[in-house]
Amino acid sequence: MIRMTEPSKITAVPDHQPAAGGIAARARASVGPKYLSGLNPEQREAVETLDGPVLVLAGAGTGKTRVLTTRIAHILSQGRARPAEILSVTFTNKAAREMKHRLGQMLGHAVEGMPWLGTFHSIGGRILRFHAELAQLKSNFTVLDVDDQVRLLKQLLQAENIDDKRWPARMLAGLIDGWKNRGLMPSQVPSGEAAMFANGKGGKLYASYQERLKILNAADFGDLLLENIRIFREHPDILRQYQQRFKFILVDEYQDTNVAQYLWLRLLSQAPSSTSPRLRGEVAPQSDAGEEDSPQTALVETPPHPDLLPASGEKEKTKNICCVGDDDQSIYGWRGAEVDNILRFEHDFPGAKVIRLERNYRSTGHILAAASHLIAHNEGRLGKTLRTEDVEGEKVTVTGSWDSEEEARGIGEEIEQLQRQGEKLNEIAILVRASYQMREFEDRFVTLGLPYRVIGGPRFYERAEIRDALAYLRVINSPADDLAFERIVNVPKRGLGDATVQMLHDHARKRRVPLFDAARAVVETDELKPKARGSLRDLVAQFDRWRAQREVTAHTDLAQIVLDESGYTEMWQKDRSADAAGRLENLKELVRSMEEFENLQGFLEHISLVMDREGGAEDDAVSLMTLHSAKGLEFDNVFLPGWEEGLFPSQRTLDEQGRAGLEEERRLGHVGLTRARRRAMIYFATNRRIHGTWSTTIPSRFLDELPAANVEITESKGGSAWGGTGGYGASRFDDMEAFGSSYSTPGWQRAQANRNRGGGRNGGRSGGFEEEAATFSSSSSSGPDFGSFSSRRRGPLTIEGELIAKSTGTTSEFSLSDRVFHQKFGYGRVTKIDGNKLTIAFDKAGEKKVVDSFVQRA
DNA sequence: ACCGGCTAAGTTTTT
DNA sequence: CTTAGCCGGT
Repeated sequence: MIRMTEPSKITAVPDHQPAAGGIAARARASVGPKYLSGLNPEQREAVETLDGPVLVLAGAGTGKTRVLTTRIAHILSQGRARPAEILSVTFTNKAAREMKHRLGQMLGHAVEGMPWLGTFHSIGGRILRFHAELAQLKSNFTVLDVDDQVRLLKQLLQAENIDDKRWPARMLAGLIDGWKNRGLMPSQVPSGEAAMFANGKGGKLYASYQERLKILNAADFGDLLLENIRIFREHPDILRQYQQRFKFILVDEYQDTNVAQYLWLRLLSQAPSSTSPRLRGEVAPQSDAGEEDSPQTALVETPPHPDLLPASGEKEKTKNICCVGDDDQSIYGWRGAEVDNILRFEHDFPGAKVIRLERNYRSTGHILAAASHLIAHNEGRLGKTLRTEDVEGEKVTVTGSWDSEEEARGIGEEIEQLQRQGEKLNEIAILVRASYQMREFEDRFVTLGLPYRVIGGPRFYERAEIRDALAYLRVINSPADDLAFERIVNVPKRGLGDATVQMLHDHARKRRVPLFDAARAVVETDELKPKARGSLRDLVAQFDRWRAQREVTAHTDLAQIVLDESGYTEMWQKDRSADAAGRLENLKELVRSMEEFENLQGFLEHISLVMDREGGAEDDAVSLMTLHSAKGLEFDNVFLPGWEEGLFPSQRTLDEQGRAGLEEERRLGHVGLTRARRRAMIYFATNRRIHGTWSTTIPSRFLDELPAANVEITESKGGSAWGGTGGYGASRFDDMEAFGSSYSTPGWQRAQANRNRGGGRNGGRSGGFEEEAATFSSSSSSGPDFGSFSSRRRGPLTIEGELIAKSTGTTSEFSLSDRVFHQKFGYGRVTKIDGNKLTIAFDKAGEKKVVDSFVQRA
């Protein structure tokens, strides 16, 4: 669990009081409710300013969550609202859980009664279920995930005879998603954009996709908000009901809101109109305004939101909405977030009070200064100056490496050194820009026997086995769920292939019935071959049986029965691939997680919205993740590798988003730096392998944007890249002194020189690689050869051998040519043994050096 | 219906 | 260099 340290560090009475009324404030501070004690003046103002719109600009590590939860506690304890009258939205389930947890600590058990604390989507979904019929849905509608969406769209493309090679379903899904993020119903999509896909058919496809969703009784994630917005607009009476209910609205991570979320908040935050409610079905004045005003601007710039301006001349009254966010941490523009929302807050919510939280309780002075200086290069920001009363601490280090392997090696050694100094691995994180960077670290850590944990990756409910299992349950619960039926009809293999499914589709379409009903009918005919027919008949019978059992069996038991009887469990038991065991474990976990829900229906309604990745293991391990998934986390020691032009900032972002993209990348750097409490260590490599081929890179421009006074340039410890002795010699630091605070270490110079060179391979390397080879490699004396570069480097390295021997000291229980299994690399054969260090030829992953504790006998 | 080989593409991620 | 997805052969 993430430590949030700020409360304990604060003394009871804030050191700085506002100039005016200092004494009175001090007196109040000591008298006020105990949950207010320990807040600094700004935090306290953010908590106590209950009336009218409030924007809390909360920089990294300034106690944002604390303010949110304390504010809720304050509202409740002041009797301003009951728990059910507070709408509190977050983006992730994790954030929602964290808030509930902290509220619980603050208030005791009272949290149970906060029904409207949740993610945008779960609350939107909740509201939509209440009014499902207004969206042509039933209240038990299914929430589709991306995979379902894409499959559905593929069918539509096929039906329209559109070449899905040229116009991939994924692309259309992305477009539709983008439109929904911007709050656009099919009729509102600017015609220029609608025409972009498949020679003008984009808009039509969007419309028919929506129609299909209704038939399937399904909604996608975007609909959960979009349909809310539509219902609110078309039924002012309903909107008014919610406006009256929610006395207070709190929003977390406001900088990440997209247009749809903004519209949704905007509607809910208006004071309930005093005019008579409009009649059902009558169109609200706002709803049409959008299209005519800005037909084509949307393509180029953020569309203005004309439909948000007060309907007539009357002044819109805004209720008590409090948005907390940090424009400097907006890193999700590419998925529809509008930094503009936060930048425009004061304009959108007239009379808004803006409170800045600038006191950082997390990082040391140097780290904070470096992060602040970097982000100051952005133009589109509201501007905050983070300050700390913590020590200066260590300077941020910038280390150049010859290539990405050396970078990984250097960081590996640095981590081992930190470990020797008593640092917990849990307090060490490596934050990368792109996930492909992780591989080298994983390889390295496996070789070192360094425990690590990858954060992110496929989420629990996105895994194939979970989605398959859910599909079975969905078909039981809702026989009309064609997408679920199609997903599992031949999983495990039942001999019901494409031909059969196509046949069922034809049947279903002709009679306008769901696939399942078509299946039931078809098995009564002799349209199918006997084998397929029998298979299908069995399947239909099984579902009938399961549905009957549902009445008399606990839903968890039913799930287990379904998984077993369908042969699904068996399918994975027989599977010998590397991750089969994990999948079975996930299935168990799924069944376990069902216990929290009353019944199957309840489970299915929430599963797609609240299920997230498995709770991490409690072991001490280094965390490896992307900068994006690091947002909201903090660690004592943070490694930031790969600060090179093209990678970070990402070339693609620059190409596609231009200056805005560059600023978002810079914010990403700011996020990365501010994750660190005590040490931030930046790395760049001169050569990096991208898509298999080595290319020479130049250091990131962000390095130039760091303040020299807070940064120290060091040489890689991962084996000397350039000149030098290759160890931890003190002379290295003497050398550093000469270069002072400018970026002109030998490595840096070489990197700069490489800018002008055509990236000639032999040019830059002569000094570096060979010297290193002399120092480290005992196995090879041949010249550089990039083809076998990595494998040769991984030859028996004395230094590694010593390190390993020191740390474990046992001899291996494996023998040559043993068949072994590795969590990550799968099955392989031992080809070499060196102490507890094995060289294994993996069937799939190739030859790797691995510490024996990482493998088991196959 | 299934498997194997080929081709093309290749950030970031939540719900 | 990988990997996913598609097509063609058995």
